Amino acid sequence: MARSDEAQAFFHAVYSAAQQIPYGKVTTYAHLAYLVGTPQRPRQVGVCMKHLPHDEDAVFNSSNVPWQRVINSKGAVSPRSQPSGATNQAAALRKEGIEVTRTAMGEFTIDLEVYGWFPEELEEEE
DNA sequence: TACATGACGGGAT
DNA sequence: AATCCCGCCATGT
Repeated sequence: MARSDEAQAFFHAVYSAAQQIPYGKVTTYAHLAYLVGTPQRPRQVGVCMKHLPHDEDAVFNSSNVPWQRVINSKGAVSPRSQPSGATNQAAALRKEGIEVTRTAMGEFTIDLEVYGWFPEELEEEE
């Protein structure tokens, strides 16, 4: 495979963790990094989401991984996703009942005190 | 192969 | 309180 096995495992871990974010809740790139055991690489979590396949046949794809529930530490939707991607993400979150506020700078923010999901560890998969 | 970039974060300034 | 700066490392050029 193109990517190293280590990277492959990292991607898998991140996607699996993301799938555990409950409907109507959100978490941060940093927390996912923490959950998969690499708290110093939140940036790589972003890379994982960026490369999330749209291919329905892939084990992990944009349909079965709730990537929209992953936002940055400031409680805002990452503005660097795709052009207008942030708007779509905000809409998807509102659809889940999450209150998304639009700031003057065109950023979409969420109250992590209310909608944040920050478990200490992942639940066992069977 | 080498260098730049980036769905980020936290400490320093 | 707002910015800057650096670490991290898979990808893109």
